[in-house]
Amino acid sequence: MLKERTATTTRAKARGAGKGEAEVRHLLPLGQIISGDCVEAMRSLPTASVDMVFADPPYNLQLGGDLNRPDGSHVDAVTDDWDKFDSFATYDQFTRAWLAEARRVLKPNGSIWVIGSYHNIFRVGAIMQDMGFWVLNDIIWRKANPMPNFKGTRFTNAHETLIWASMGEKAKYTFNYRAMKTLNDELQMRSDWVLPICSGQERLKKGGAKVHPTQKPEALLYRVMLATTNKGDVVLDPFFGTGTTGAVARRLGREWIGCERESAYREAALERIELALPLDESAITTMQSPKAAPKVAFGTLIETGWIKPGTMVSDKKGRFAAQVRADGSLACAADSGSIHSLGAKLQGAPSCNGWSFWHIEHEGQVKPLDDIRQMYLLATEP
Amino acid sequence: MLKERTATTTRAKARGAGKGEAEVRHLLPLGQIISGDCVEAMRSLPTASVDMVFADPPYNLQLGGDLNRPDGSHVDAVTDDWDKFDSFATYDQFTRAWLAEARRVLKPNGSIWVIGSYHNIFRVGAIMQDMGFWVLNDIIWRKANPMPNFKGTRFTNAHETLIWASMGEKAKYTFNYRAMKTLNDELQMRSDWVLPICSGQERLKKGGAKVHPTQKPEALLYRVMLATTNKGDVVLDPFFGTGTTGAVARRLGREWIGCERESAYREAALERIELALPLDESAITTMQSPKAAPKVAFGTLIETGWIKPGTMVSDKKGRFAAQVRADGSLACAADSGSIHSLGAKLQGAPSCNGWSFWHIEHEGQVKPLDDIRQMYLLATEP
DNA sequence: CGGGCTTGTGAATCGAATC
DNA sequence: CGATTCGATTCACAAGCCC
Repeated sequence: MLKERTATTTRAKARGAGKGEAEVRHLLPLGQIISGDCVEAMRSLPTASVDMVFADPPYNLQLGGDLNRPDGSHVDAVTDDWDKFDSFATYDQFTRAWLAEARRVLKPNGSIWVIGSYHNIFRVGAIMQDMGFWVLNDIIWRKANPMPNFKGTRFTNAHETLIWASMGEKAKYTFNYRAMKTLNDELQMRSDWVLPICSGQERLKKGGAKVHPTQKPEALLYRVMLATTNKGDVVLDPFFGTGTTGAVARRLGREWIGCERESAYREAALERIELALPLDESAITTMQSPKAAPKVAFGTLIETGWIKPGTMVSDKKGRFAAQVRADGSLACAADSGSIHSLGAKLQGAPSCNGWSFWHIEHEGQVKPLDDIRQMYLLATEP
Repeated sequence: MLKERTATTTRAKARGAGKGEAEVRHLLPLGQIISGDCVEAMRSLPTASVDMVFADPPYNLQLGGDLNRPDGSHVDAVTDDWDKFDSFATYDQFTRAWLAEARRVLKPNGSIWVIGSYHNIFRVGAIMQDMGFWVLNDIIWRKANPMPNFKGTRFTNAHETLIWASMGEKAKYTFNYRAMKTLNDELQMRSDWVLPICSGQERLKKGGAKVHPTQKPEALLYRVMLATTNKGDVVLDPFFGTGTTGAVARRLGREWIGCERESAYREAALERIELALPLDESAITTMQSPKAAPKVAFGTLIETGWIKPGTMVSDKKGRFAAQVRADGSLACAADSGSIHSLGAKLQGAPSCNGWSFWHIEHEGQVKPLDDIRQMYLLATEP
């Protein structure tokens, strides 16, 4: 009994759900906006069922009229110092409430994004760390065209901060490294992203007025989703607003769920998402790491005659040399092993990529083994 | 009676001290490094006595095992004891302790800067808000040449965050708006600053090894101090390290006080500050009033050390001469202004392109400023 | 022609990293 | 088993030039 239960728990952990993943997914309101307070709305979702949460919570710490305590009671506007502390505490309480539900709903290997400004992001970040979320990056959205500081009293507030976190230190989160590198002109994507604010055609308007005061640009969500979700993943946005998350999810072939209290926002969002056409499957396909490419064992190159047993290989500087054996291992005077393990041993390094470490003479030129592998792939794959 | 008391309180508040300001200043260890723990050290300072605090506390990095580059070389990480904390709670306790002393020592109209990364900055920011500090901006130091993410597992961590805060919402903090605008090409200075990391000549070394693992670039402190202090102000750095704050303070004619536990850092700092020569009074004087607004990017050359404040410039024929000031304006006997406006005024011309009008001696040759700008661009742009 | 100096090119180094 | 690095800076060395 105990054993069975443990097994179930382990399996559930691995698959990210108490029930089978397909079974849980069936229960999700995919492509729908749940109306009402986001904490209540998230309570209706099963545990460990979504792959990513994107949250754009209220930034406002002055509270005014647009923030309620988790119990629904209204927070009065406050001016004196004593009450200011009270308002921070109230904001923290609100933050802990929605983050707790987000955490419950996330799969163990899911991740969460939260965007904010200096008014709220420090509190949000500290609470996330306290709850066990593991910060992976803080990302700076550098606004190409920020609002100037009209009074000249401070620096132009030209950025917002996003926190990207996994469920814990050991979680196996999704990061499409190769897609980001491709998107960034073959350089690693950095933690600062230069993107324009949402304006022009993209900005939703009704009767000349903007429908939502803080509509986020689709480019921002595009990068977030492309980087940290896979096609078919479920993305939840607890502060859905006018549905930027939903529109981008649909375009990129991700599933989405939104929570939103205001009916005007819900209507605008549904209308907008309807118009967001899914991209072709081929357009969504991202550059995969070479790891995902068809594997070629070193031995295959020998079997197929691309490299002959007895050939000498060496490192780039010619400090180490070794001979190729018929079984695909390498041998030198001192030792032998796979292309990787021998390279590591000779250098005294913990690891080594033999494909780039070892070089071979081919048509008069000295090339890394990986070049031969690429030629083999080109000749056999397409 | 009541009236008199109110007057005293008001005066004290305005001057930032219970005692007269000159009286308190007399008690300060200006230009000295207090040895020992920073909380203890700050306790020796009088209440409401310093104008600005710049703090670079331990980041609580929580590094795992060793990290190697793809080529197998080892990354020299921050493994010092001073960055080790048992838990977030311990770190928070430490943070509250030093922030409380910093707050006590600051004048009511003083301000505080704290720098950190995602490991600690959220906690620091939230605690600052809880203590009553009023965040004015969060500033992003965007590194021109950050360390890449060697394993391809996250976004390149390419920035650090600074928090700038006053003592409270109503405080009359110092912000040299005009100096910042002049420094930034006649555009408002934004909340994201692109600056190189500290390396090359500036990086303090002993026997080939870096003296301090996290030495900050002087350009960063230069901008902080020029923006939020006045000449003669007292700047306190509770985590003095190798004294970047002291060196820049001396150059800019500010007074400084440091706290540092490690004697090796203290010695290196004192030696370094000795070599940091104060700039001329006229070079430090910043633009205080709005003037004509021609487009210039001159300030960047000063901030990055390509042109030193105090340097003389002249027109091609040597008829006019002027001196470079710290904020990127020029001053001569008769007048001052941007490189464009002063050139125009001296010639009695309606306008003037300061980049081609003003010349500077560089490596024995007299060159137009534009040549320096071109060199800077070539050196910094890909 | 050679010594000394300048200039240009390419290799090597390394940075607050939860890798 | 084998995937994974960017840019500023310095240094070594070659090429070119002057005297």
